[in-house]
Amino acid sequence: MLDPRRLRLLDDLSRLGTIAAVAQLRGYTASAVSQQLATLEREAGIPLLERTGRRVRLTDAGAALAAATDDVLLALEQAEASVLAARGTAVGTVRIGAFPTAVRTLLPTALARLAERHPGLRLHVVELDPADVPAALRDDRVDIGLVQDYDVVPRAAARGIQSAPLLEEAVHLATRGRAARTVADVRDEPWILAGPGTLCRAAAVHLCRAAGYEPVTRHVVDDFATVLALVAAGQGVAIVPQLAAVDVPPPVRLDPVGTTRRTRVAHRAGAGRRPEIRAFVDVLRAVAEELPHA
Amino acid sequence: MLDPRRLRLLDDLSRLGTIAAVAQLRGYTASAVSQQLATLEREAGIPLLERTGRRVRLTDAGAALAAATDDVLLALEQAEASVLAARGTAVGTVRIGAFPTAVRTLLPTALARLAERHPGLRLHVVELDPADVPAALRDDRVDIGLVQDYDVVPRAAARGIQSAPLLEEAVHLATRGRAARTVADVRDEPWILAGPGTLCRAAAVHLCRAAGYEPVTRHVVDDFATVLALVAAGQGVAIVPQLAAVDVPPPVRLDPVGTTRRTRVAHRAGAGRRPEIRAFVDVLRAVAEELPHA
DNA sequence: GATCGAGCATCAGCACACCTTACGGCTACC
DNA sequence: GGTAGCCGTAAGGTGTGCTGATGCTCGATC
Repeated sequence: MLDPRRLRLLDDLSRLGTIAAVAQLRGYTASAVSQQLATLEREAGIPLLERTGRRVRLTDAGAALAAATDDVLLALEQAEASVLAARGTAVGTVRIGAFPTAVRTLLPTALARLAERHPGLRLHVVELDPADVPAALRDDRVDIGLVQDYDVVPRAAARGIQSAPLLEEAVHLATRGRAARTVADVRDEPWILAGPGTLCRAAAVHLCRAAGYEPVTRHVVDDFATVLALVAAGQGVAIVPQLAAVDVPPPVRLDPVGTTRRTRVAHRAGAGRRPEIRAFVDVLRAVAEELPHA
Repeated sequence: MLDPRRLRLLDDLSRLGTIAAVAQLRGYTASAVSQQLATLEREAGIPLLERTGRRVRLTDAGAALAAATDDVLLALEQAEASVLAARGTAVGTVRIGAFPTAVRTLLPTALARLAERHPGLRLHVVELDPADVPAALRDDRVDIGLVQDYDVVPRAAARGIQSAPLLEEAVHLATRGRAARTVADVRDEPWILAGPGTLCRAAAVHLCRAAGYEPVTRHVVDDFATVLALVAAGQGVAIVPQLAAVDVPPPVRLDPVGTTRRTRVAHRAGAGRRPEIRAFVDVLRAVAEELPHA
């Protein structure tokens, strides 16, 4: 029988690319990982790794085995969830990965309510961009994550990840001035965009392209409060979701762009039956329901 | 992460009932199994086993975990199959569980053809009643098994087992004499039945009951050649499938009873991609296709 | 083009996990 | 009430898996 711990190392390697990174992720030395993978390779009877330069690459067989590993880890986590479900009460630590806006708006209420209902539960919040959530869930760095998709940017279905809808907000164009403006109207204005690789940036760029132009980037800022301050200072235009539209500085004007942003709460498929995961998801959905959202 | 080896012991226990039996199956001492299960229980954090008298019984949590284990073992075997598939050639040992009739008719040709096509393959045949095949597959005592169902006796779908149709034969009533007879006609004759728990016996009993009577058992014999000899000796009547109807002694008359027996080749779902399993199944189906069957 | 650093493999050593043997307690059955 | 079957615990030996040190190769840098 193949050892799932070794399989997991191979699976990690298929995503991270280097043995050193796998070692760091799992808290081992590179030596240990190297030895374990060598053992796995000997058991398999065929080369799984290919030494290429000073790095290492998976062979076809290695990639196939890494792919098959996902099912093993899923089944194992489901088995663990079944004992936790049998144990009943929601105890232990749950690690949540969420984006800043949610941390300020949704989470405070949710955390308070959870602490009240489940005193034994310890909650650990990690600020995490939605784009990094699937990888963080897979690597077991968080148990729950908030993901997003704009209806203009389709979300890739992540294998082994389950999610439930949380809320749906309108997206606004933030400008300075009195007149209502559309994305097409501000083609000559500089833009304030989020960092590369983020969904917010992708959505903004997509909207501009749909309006027939490429946005000129002046500032790169992730935090929406800062974004609004910059817009107020006349530094450019930006798009912001409804949730971020609190304490809008007076000179800033918000006009809906006809796009919605959906937020979902995600977890590893195998963890779905864990009581603490269920409790957290339930509370989060209840809190989102109560929120005033357009 | 839960250790799949420990999980497998729990899964075995859920079917075998005693720790001693699990130990014997896996080649351990009972002490080792007891210790491993105790460790699993400590990791789970809830009682999995309940000491009842001098035996042991699974708690609800234990049964749930044992059920979840099936998916783990399936995924693990699939992972192993993926490396064997990557290695390509059909080598190693394949253990086949088959009923005597098939061993005499189907297997000789199939084994010869396999030896010719895959010289590296070692084949191990175990005589096994179809009723025991699912358990033997699950316990990893065989890799391939021949199962049967009569259309009057529905086959229970076994979880984690895959099967493919092999052949379909007519079933005959064996009597001594010249006149064609039906099952209803021989209600006053003594019957020669197969051993308790076998499908053949169940099918015969079912046919009699459908004809409105309970068969009177005179002899209990599994081997069809012996059965036919006894019928020839005027010791009673019996039903035999087409495959067994070779070298029928002269005084014996065979009349179809309108029932068919289906034979299928089965293997663990996770082993489906193993090249040696595929090769064996393919050859077996080809041989069955060539066979003259009504 | 020489130097340095990153990444991986190998080796020795140590701690721990796992299995066996031996033993005792308990229960069901004769 | 004796006995055999079944399970759990204790002690001990063996192997596995980790760390730390060392050496190697390749790629980037000045």
